[in-house]
Amino acid sequence: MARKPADQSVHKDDIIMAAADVLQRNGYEATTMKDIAAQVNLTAASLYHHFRNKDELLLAVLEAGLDHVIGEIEPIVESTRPCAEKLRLMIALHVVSLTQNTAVGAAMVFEIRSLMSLKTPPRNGSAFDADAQQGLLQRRDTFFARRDYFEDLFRRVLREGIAVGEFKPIDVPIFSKMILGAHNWVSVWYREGGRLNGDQIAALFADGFLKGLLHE
Amino acid sequence: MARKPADQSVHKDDIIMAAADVLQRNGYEATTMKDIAAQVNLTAASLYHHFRNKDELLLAVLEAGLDHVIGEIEPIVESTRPCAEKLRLMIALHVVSLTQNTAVGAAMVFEIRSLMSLKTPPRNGSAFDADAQQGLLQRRDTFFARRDYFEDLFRRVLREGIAVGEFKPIDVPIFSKMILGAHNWVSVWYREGGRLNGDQIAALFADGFLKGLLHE
DNA sequence: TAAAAAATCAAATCGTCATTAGATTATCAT
DNA sequence: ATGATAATCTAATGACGATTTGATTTTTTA
Repeated sequence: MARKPADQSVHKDDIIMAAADVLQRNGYEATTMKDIAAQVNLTAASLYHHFRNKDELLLAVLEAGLDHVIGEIEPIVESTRPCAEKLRLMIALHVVSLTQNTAVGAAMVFEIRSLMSLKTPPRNGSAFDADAQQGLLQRRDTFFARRDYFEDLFRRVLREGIAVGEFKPIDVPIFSKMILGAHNWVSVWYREGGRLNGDQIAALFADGFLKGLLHE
Repeated sequence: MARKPADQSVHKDDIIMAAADVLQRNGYEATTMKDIAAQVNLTAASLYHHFRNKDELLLAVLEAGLDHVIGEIEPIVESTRPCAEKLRLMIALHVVSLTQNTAVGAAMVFEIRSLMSLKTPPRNGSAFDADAQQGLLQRRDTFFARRDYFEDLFRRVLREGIAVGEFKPIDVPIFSKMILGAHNWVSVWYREGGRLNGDQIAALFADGFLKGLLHE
């Protein structure tokens, strides 16, 4: 019979968060399963009870981060308000999310490449392992699609703003990349206890993107 | 007596460029000395004739990239022209440089962390090795200082523009990070042969940062 | 309470590197 | 030409780290 997970156990989510932490400090390749395990008082071997392998754990970290931020931003896009206000809110949520969990944020920025170069290990390939790897590659692709969906949320608001006459007719894909690049970089330089908090940074970003440098 | 390097030899710069290439593809930790060596038809062991170790090679890659871009941008800052024009040029040079050598560009973005976590290897520490490592740490710090100097080039132009009344009184450090974040991200998503080339992307960026989204 | 499922661990495997040692070959300065 | 220096190679060395194997300990359900 199915059982609910034992209370003694460390939950998958705990491991994911721990992994994000260590990942931020060291990067994927430099992070050992032992490092991650230590963070939650387990041995490396125990992690394999929860995740098929290191790649799957990384993917879980990234999926968690992406799902979270999409969940926050999606409703705003679908709401009815001036596009400038939508954009302000989207920027605020994304930036604050990045400053509140720089670990996952940094992983999203830095570890994409590790995902892309997911080696199909030419192991003593049992049909079993092959399937498992196939599943991972599938999930990897889904992740990238979802990542583009996230970016598209910004593109949609920009397009809408232009259509409505609120925004200038800028190049939408490029402007989106510009915004997201600025955001992603935050997770690299932001430090808790700095001069500005996430909200303040976001407000300045929004002003910057909306109004620009020049006087009218 | 000093001798000039043999013609047979692969030049240090060749190795540095090769390393940047492989680094872009795989990331620091996933890149083996063998990979880099193969790129220039050498064996891994031969690389140690040119570089003390892998860390020093990475540092050389980053130093080369930084020196190049600083060399291009510095003169513009010191020139006399409207700040808006200065900024346009700086953006163009930086972005084009990133699109023309995404390898080094990506390294600058992605491998900083590897540098930061330069482990002082608790080797069978001969005083010799210790000194060598000390030197690396020294160079590492110098690199970071130089990196901040680069960022300061942007801050200076922004400050000047504000002082002169050309720019609005935006938050200079944040606006700089915003610009540089957008730039750095280019080396991640840019693909040769895409819809726009480096110059065009730069022009759109400059418009974006100078004029913003809203109509006057 | 007993069997089953879950969670964990210690120890062994098996590769893959970075780095070193010890030649060997090529090139230059005189 | 010839010794010195540079550049390179082949073959170790030594770690370290992902993953597997086979218990062992908990917890849950019936």
